[in-house]
Amino acid sequence: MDCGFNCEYNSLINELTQGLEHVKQLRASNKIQELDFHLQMILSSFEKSLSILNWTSASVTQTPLLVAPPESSISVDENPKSDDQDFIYVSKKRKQMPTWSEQVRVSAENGYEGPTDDGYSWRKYGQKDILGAKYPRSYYRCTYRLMQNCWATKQVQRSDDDPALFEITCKGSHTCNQTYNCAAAATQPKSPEKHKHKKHANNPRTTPSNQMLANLQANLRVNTNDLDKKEATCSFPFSPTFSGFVDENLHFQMSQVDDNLVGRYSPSFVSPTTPESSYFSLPTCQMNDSQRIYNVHHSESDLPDLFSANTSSTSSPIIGLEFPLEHVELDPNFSDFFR
DNA sequence: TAGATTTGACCAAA
DNA sequence: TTTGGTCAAATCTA
Repeated sequence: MDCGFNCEYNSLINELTQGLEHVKQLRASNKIQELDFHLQMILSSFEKSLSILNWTSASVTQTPLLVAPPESSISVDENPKSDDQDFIYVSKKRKQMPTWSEQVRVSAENGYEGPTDDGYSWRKYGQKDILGAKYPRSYYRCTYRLMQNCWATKQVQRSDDDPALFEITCKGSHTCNQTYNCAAAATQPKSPEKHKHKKHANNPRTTPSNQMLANLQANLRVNTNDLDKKEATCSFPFSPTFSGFVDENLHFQMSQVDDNLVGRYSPSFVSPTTPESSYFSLPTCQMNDSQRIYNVHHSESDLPDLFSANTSSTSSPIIGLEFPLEHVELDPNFSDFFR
């Protein structure tokens, strides 16, 4: 019997599961911070992939067509009439939603109010004391659930052992276009950091040639003077100035005043593969001091005048910072790209 | 006053 | 029957 898709699917699950185990073991045995950071990213990717694949499997094998929230509380006819063409059977089992978890540490200086800004807009709809847990679990759903029929939810549970650590469980993927809401969001000072993960797409202005990209890499220079004066919450320990150049191996070396800060560029320019696909990733570079690893990247098209830096690790809180274009010295031939 | 949060009640899965 | 997840009215806040 030809197992076809199912065999391939099971193989994929096995491979991903094994990979996940290897990464976990490697992470447990390695104390190098930079490596730990990358491993976290790999772990997250694996877990999300597995969750999505599990969901896909459930959708394929159990038939229900998920065009509405697969929530237990929604009143849906489980035995739809065959003559009702408009009715589509909807599964009521929430476990079919793709689910993945991550742990987020919150610094004491930012207060222990829980991690809230993951780039999406959430609305809290419930809180529940959980048996055996010291802290209650909070339930959030996408703010645009009704407006854009987005059924993503997440649960936030504070760790019993470490109050600064939060376990975040996401269920379902965002189907909302929160970029669409940027105009409205921009008028709300409540979430200034949202929507900064959108990639350039179908915009000739944002599809520079490889040569231009190389020029940018070669000439990107960031001056962080006075940043801490402009950003009250800034805890970004960059030296006053750092700059970069591309060596013969296309590695972006950071030269900086502060000897404690060492950077290495991870080549991430990807040119559009087809004329129709103008998607590419923007330049990022990584730096680290003795405590943390930082990702520095352009804030992309919706906030074209901002660069961002952020950091996360298992032993330190997430720190985010945005700094304006005026702090970035660019090759004049490339400056139009950002304006 | 509109939108967000809180919290007791309800419902369904285990 | 227990417990987690969600609803919805009451309350809060900007």
